[in-house]
Amino acid sequence: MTLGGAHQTLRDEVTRELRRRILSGELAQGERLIEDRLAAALGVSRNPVRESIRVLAAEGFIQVVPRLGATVARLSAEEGEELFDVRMAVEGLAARLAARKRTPASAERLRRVLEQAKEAVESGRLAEVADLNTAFHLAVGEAAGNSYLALMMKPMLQRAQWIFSQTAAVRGPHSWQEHLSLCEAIEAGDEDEAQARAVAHVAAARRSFLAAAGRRTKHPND
Amino acid sequence: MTLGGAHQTLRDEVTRELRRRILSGELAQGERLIEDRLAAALGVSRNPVRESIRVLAAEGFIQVVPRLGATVARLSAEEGEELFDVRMAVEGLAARLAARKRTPASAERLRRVLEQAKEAVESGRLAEVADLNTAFHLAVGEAAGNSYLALMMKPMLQRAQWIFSQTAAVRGPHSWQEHLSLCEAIEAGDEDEAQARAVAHVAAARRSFLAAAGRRTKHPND
DNA sequence: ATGTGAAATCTTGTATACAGTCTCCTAAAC
DNA sequence: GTTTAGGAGACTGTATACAAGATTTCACAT
Repeated sequence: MTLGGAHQTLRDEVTRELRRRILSGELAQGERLIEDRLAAALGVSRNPVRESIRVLAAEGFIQVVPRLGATVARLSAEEGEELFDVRMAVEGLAARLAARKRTPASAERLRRVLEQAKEAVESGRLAEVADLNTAFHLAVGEAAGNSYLALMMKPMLQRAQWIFSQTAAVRGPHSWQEHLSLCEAIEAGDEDEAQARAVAHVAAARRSFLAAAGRRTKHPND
Repeated sequence: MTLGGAHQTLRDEVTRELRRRILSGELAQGERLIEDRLAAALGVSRNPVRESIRVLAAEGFIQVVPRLGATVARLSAEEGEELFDVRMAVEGLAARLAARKRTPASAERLRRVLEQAKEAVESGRLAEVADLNTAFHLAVGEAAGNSYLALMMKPMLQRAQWIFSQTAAVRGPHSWQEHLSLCEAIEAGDEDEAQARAVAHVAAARRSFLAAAGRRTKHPND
C-alpha cells in the first residue's frame, strides 16, 4: 500500500495521513472528500477511511452531512479568531496547573521540545517548527497533569496550527522566546506568572494572525 | 431493528444510543464493548457500531486499544475532579462571552431551557433534570457565539453529566437557582459577574461531587 | 433559449465475508 | 503441582458486495 512505515492499524495511519493533508493544505478547505477516491489514493478499502472521517469530524476538521458526504471544514476569519479566546482560557489554565504540579520529568520534557524547536528554527526547517511549536503547547498541557485537559487540547492545538498554516502567519523567533519565558515560569512554580505568560503568548499569536488575515482581502482558497 | 423512531442514519442512532447507555450507567465503566454483541443487541451490523465507537472514543467516553478492543472509559475520582478545573476555565469564558454578545434570541433560549428544567424539577422527573441542566450549560456555550467553544463544550458537558450520574451527586434545586442567577447576569450584559457566577456554580458542583465521592469508599461498579 | 423529467451515474450507508491476532483452555513434560 | 506448548474459539481489522439516496445528463417539450 501507499502509506509508509510500520503501523498498528491502517485506520490510524489513514487518520494521521488525512489529518496531515488537511493541516498542510493539500486537502483544501471545503474540498469534498470522496471515500472511494481517498481509499484508492491511499491503497486501502473504504472502511478505514470512513472510520477516520468520523474521528476527524469529531475533532472538527471535517464536516459531515449524512448521505451528502464529507468536506474539509471551512474556517472563516471569524472562526479563526474565535479560537484564540478559547486558547487563552484553556492554555492559561494549562500553564497554571503545569506550574503547580511541576516535576523534574515534566520540566525536562518541556526543555527537550524547546531545544528541538530551537534547532529547527536555526537550521531553517520551517515545516518542523510549526509541529514543534504545537508540541510544546501540548507538552504544557500534559505537564498540567489533567487528563481531560490534555485530551481536549490536542485537537484544539492542531486546529490552531491549521489556522496558522492557512493564514501563512508564521512568527518563529518571537514565539520561541515566549515559549522559553513560559517554560521558566513553569519551572519556577509561579502559577500566576505562568498563566499570564501563556495568555500573553496566545494574545500575541492572535495579533499576528489578525495582521496576516488583514493583509489579505480574500482567502487563498477562494 | 431495535432502535426506535425515524432517523437519518443508523450510525447516528447507534452513537446516540451507546452514548446514552454509557451516560446512564447501563454500560458500566471499564466494561468491554464487543462489536458483534452490540451490533446484535441493536439489530445492526458491525459497521455502524465501529464508527460509533471511534466517535465516542474521540469524545473520551470509550478507550480503544488496537486489536484488543474497546472498553467504556474508567473515571477515577481524580479524573472526575480534574474535569472541574477545565470546566471553570471554559464555562467561565462561555458565560463572559454570552454576556458580551447577548441577543434577545439567545436570552429567550436560555430562559426557555430554564423554564423546562424548573418544570421537570417540580414534577420530579429527575432523569430529565440532569439532561436539562446539561442543556442549559450548553445553551450558554452557544450563546457565546463561538463555534469552537460550543463544539468543545458539548462532549465536556456530557462527560460532566456522566461523572455526576456515576457519583449519584445530584443537587437539583440549588443548581437551578444558580442557573437563574447566571442567566440574569448574562441578560444584564455584566461580563465579570457572569463569569464569576459561572465559575462559582461549577465550584459548587465540585464541592458537591467531592462530598458524594468521599461518602463512598469504593466505586459502585467495583 | 429555458424548463422539465427520467435515465444513468456516482456516492454513501449497511451488511457480509474473510484473514490475522489474541485469549483461554487443555494436555503433556518436568 | 507447576509450567509450557499447542490448538480451538473469539474478536478485531480490512475488504468486498449490495442497496438506497443524490446528482448529473440529456432528451424533449414549451
